[in-house]
Amino acid sequence: MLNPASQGAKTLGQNRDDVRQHNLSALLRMIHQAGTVSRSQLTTSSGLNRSTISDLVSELGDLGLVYETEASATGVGRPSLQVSASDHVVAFAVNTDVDAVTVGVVTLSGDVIAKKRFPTVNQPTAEKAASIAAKLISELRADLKTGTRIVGVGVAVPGQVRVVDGVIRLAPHLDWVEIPFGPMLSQLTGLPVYADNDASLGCVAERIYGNAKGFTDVVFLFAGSGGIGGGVVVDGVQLRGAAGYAGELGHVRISDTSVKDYSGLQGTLESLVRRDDLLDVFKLYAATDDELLVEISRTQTAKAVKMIESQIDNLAAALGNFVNIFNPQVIILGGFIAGLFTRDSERLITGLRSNSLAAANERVIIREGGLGSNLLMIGAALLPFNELTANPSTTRLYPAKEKATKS
Amino acid sequence: MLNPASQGAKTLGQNRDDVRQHNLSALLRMIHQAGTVSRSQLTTSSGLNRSTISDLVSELGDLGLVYETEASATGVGRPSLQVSASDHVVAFAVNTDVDAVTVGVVTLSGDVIAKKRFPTVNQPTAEKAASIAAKLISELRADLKTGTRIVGVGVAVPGQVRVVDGVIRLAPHLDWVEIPFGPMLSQLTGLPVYADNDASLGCVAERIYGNAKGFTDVVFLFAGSGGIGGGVVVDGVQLRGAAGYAGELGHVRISDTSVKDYSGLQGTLESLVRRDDLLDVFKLYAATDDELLVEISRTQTAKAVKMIESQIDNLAAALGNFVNIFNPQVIILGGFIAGLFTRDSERLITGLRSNSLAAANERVIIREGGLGSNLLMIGAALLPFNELTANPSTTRLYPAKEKATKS
DNA sequence: GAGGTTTGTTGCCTGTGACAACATAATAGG
DNA sequence: CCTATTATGTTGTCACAGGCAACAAACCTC
Repeated sequence: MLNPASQGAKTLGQNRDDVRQHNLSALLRMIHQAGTVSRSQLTTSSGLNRSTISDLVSELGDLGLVYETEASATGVGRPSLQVSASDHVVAFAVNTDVDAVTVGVVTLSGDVIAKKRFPTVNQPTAEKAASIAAKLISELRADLKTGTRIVGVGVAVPGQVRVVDGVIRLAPHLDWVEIPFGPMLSQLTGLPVYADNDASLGCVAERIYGNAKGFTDVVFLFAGSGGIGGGVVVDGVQLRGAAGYAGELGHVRISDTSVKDYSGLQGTLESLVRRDDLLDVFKLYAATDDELLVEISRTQTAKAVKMIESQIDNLAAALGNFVNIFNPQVIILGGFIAGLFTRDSERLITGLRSNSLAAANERVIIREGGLGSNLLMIGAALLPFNELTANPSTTRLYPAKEKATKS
Repeated sequence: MLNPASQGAKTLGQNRDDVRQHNLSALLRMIHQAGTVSRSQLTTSSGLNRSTISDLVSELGDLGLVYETEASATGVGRPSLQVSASDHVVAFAVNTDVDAVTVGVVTLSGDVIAKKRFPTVNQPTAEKAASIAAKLISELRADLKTGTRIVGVGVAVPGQVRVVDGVIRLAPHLDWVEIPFGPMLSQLTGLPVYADNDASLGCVAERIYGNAKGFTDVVFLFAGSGGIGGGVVVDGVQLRGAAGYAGELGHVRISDTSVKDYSGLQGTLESLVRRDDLLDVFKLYAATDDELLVEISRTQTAKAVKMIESQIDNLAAALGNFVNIFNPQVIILGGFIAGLFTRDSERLITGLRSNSLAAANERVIIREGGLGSNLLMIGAALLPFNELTANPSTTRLYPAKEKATKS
């Protein structure tokens, strides 16, 4: 079973049947992103007629994707029906990381209803990771309520992913090169599998459910033990580039230094703003992210303060570049660089301003991410859900209980 | 008269009337970009029915935007009618530069049929430039064939432009700050005026008519006496950002040096790859672009070679960043940096590879621009034409001869 | 010139969403 | 408790865009 995703056909001509699909898709997307919307809201924000909305919503209801509830009155006039995304339609979210494989169950309504983490001693091989993921999916699938239907599997990978076919080109921390992870996992689970870069998915998740909600132009930067990843949303659309490798913001060169990052590039943001360097000056070893954040916020050691300031300055230079390049409305920071921001936001903002054009930086908002540990689960699940929202009536859904025999 | 542009309303819901407009728009865009297309090509690439194409094309014909001609046969079967964009529908293109104001007349079919350049002694003030532009437009308008209709005016500005209302936020070389140039020129000409950054427009022009034709993901970099400007096309759409300031690729920081560029930013591409530095080592002063290119290609002086190599290395670092960020299919170079590329493409490509991820850079094509001196004319004219192609049946056109009296 | 192929044209048909009229459900006020 | 007002859901009718099939036209090959 191959990944049926990314049929990014430009809608050049539009035959009449497409209108219905388009509107169905637009409605489902609105409901999916909002979780629950009233019919009247759908009417006003879609511009469609009341009767049309009624018809379309009932079709989505027949498809089992949404349900309607009567709301308690809030003002004059007849109260509008509330339309909610079904929580009986789910996707599996997979995150393959250096020290664990995590699988979650995410409902169409946006909730992570189950999560299993399987720690690994070292970086797992791709085969190992795929079999762990398949096993966790199988376990979680068995626990699903009967009647639940599965859209597919989304995988968040710390590396470069060729989005069209789910091949992982390079994941330096995992030491994976040219791995057809999507097809492998699809083979094992019998479900359609979609894969993308973790930070790109995090960006989209923050835009829809997190602290970038409602913005159209977002730059997202996430720093963890595996370096710095980035994601960008331009005019409401995820930046992917020709083959899906766009948004590698951590590997942007900002300095002449010859320090190399994890991918071997010199003078990049990732090479200069390093988690290990902070742990060193804090004399912490193997600290959790939370411990690191606490230490960043409270340290007064001269050496540590100097390191923090240096990292803030480098971060500011990179953010300045991104502001010049993307002119975003909001920048979302995740991981320990969010700690750098809260430690001395003045310094970061000043540095950002001195490294970017006034017109572009004057309205930029900098925020921490708002989704915490569920970020990648929600982000990864968006991949199959996007397929569903793009084609509500034709996307095939899979039952919770696997059939015993199948010809 | 205000700029009626940029009604970038997300097509969330689509009522039935919109379908016709959408298809009309899609067809006109295809015809505009191709210049001449056969009806059968329109049929296949739009996916619409023959009869529908016939109907739509005849409506575009009634609007005076396209015309049909019988083609000589080229194969079996009845020869398909050729549909061409009208050359009686034109836009004015304005370029305000440091040493001159240039105005051109560009037809919907993509030809620059007239051009006037008005040299200025120093940088003109905005008022001066607007009145020069208005005067040139008036002269060119008087020379238009009767029956010609005008879509509007597009302005290419070397600086940051707020696209929604045509306000120039900052054009450092012109020393313009916060100038409502669009409204000013609209007032003087009685025509709708649209403005955007010059390099962004050049990028779009190269994508539609130049050496990036057919590509969906393009990075464009132009270097002239006014520094380095950039433009980006992502998935076929011009990158604009939240307010239109995106794509300032020349102001991306790649070095720790404190050399400042024309906008006062340190260590940026523009500060390190400077036309003046080349002129210095060549001992040329006030050379034309062509003379500079010749000198770049033939010099053997050790000092000059060293400078060229240094600039190539810095250019490579910046291009590496853009590859990591955008994963483009093609990079188009214009101005003297195109000369750096032809001088030693090996060095540039090697440098690019060492500054970017393999997955992203493996298929990148680097090319010179293909539109030469008409680049900005064609690019600027695309602004009003985009308005027309977006709303073929509702966009108002203006007659060539101004009415003597008008209440 | 006959047969095959491709394309333009015409008339009819289907499906989709707009629209208006009516029904329903809440609040506000007496 | 009843009525007026406001807002929404529901139903049936209608207009219109594009699909479709049949036919005509224009080209090639033999």
